[in-house]
Amino acid sequence: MAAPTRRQPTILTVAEHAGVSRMTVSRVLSGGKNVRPELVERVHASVAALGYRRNEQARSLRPGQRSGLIGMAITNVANPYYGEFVLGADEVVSGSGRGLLIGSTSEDEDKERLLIADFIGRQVEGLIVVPTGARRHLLPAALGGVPLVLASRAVAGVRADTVLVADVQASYDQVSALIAAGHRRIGFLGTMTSVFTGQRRYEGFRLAHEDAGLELDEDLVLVGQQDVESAKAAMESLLAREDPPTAVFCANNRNAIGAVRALLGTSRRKRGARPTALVSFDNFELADVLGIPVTIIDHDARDLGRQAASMLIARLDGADEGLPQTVELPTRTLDYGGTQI
Amino acid sequence: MAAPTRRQPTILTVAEHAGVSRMTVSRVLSGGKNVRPELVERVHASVAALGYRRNEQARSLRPGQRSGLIGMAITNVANPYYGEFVLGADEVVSGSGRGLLIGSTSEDEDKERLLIADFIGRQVEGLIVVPTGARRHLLPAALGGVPLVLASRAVAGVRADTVLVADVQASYDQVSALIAAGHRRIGFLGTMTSVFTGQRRYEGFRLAHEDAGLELDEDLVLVGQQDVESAKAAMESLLAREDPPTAVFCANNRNAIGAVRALLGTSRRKRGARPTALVSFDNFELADVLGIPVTIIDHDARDLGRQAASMLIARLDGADEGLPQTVELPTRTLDYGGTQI
DNA sequence: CTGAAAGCGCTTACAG
DNA sequence: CTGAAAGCGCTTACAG
Repeated sequence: MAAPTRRQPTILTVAEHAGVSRMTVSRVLSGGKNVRPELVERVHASVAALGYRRNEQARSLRPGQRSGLIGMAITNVANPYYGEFVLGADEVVSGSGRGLLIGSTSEDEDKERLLIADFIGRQVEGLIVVPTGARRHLLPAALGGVPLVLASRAVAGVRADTVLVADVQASYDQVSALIAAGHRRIGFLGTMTSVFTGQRRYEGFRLAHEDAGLELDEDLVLVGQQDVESAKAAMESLLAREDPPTAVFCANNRNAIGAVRALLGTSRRKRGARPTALVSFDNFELADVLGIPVTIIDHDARDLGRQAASMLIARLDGADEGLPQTVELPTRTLDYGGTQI
Repeated sequence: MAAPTRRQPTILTVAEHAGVSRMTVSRVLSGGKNVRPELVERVHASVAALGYRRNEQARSLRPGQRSGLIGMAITNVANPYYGEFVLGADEVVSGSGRGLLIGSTSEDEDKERLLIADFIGRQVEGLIVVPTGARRHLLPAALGGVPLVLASRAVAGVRADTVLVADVQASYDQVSALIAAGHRRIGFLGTMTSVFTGQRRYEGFRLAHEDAGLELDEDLVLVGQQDVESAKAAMESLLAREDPPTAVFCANNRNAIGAVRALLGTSRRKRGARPTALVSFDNFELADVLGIPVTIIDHDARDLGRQAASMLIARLDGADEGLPQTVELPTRTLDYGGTQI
């Protein structure tokens, strides 16, 4: 038998059942201050008997009340990464007594715009967005004063609290380490150049060359790979060159896994006497047991979610009323022999 | 400068700006039927000028209106799995014009109860739950008629639409294949025995032995491993036996990855002349390149999310008013030499 | 085609 | 300590 959609009891139902006014019920529900203990008792009994649950939508309609909702727009790359990100944000959001309304943009600017409009219509108190890059619907005028935190990526011209990973610094450090270890021809496998993190990681790559006085060979830079298959093909094309790179920097783990697959599918003779060293921005499971020298630039996606949510909650609770801030989360290096030559 | 939290325009603000009544604005907002074209024009102009956005909370307060919210409670195992699950559900839910309210229970029954109470207070139209196993707060009386879909796991005594993976059948098939290939001592690495999927996968394991007339050695059954570290330790203890198993069935990918790590960390001499064959329930990346014979029982977590959401939406839209249904999603086998001996 | 009235479920003053 | 009145932003009849 399908569950009957019977009418939910309201505050009036409870009031009548308990023989008091709606106000008394309301008072009991919000703590029971200034109510005779006997009535508190009676109201609680009625609430239990009727299975009453306060309608939060009606409650939040009153001025000064908050919806208790945070809108979160993520990009849904084919990457387990964002699951962790959501969980971290949820920790903080639910800890503040609020709920997380979530939607995916699939890197589509129109979807992002519609999703944010929908969130605002639903009276979210704040927004956490992994932005596609479009600017207009993130401007204060479009948001109608709803606080915004950007995560993973910044958007030029949008002044908002932002949590980033130390993309440039970490990439710079690891590429510099490769150069210091003697590598002179270093490949780059990256995502679409329009992606903020991709640009930043390439910037670190480029700066490391510049500061070492090493000329960067643009022929070894392959971008636009968004999945493992295309990354594998890109790596194979690098390996097939007359003078292949001795190390490859992978700007995300999709590219790193593609690179690993290409290396494992290429005979040792073909890929040279020495193994090609890899650096992967983003961790991936089993990286340490592949027998391929790889250095991982790791960061905690869950912590990214926590930080973004914390910044937002601080704004909502008035704990932070200063200028928009940008926080860069540090990375951690896991070395499985990647910088050797 | 922090974004000013100015008062949002209401339908009345728009009405005054356009020089019409609130009703006319309301009509225009809901399609513009029976309104003079000129007024439709004027209202749209005012909406744009004021940046007005309809308050969905107020709208849904009216009887007969729906909140447009679906509550989703997941368990947040340390597994990328659930990110995919959420994304699949979101596809369907947002496709129906609704939004996904999400929370994590961390396998905690109390958190689940509170989360569901919160969802109901927020007037969700329906619930998708990966249940911890507690029964009471999932009964129709507790839900007040809000439709429920269980995902991944069933709960004894709770009659609700349920989407499962074909745990028993797939496990049975793969263990039977191991036995047919000549394996006589097969290990089992599993999660907590309280977990529904763990029980089901063990049941398939047991039935395969029974039907083959092969006695199951309880000593080779190790359960309770919830992460890679403990799984690795469990596998090591299996390998250290005098008469180690020739194959091991892993009830989820955490256990499989632990097993892989144990095998790769054990010298070939110690682990015998032939490699230990593995079966993993759940896929994991790079399984095919490890040089370890492994058979994967794969299923699409995103599809699980889609199915759960579809069943719920069908109930909400009245497309399905029959008895609660249970759907078992099929699995796919990826064979990287796991059944060989 | 248009609007004044009533009410969804709740809470904030205000009055006792 | 308790309650009648008013109103949050919207939409559903009802009347013109």
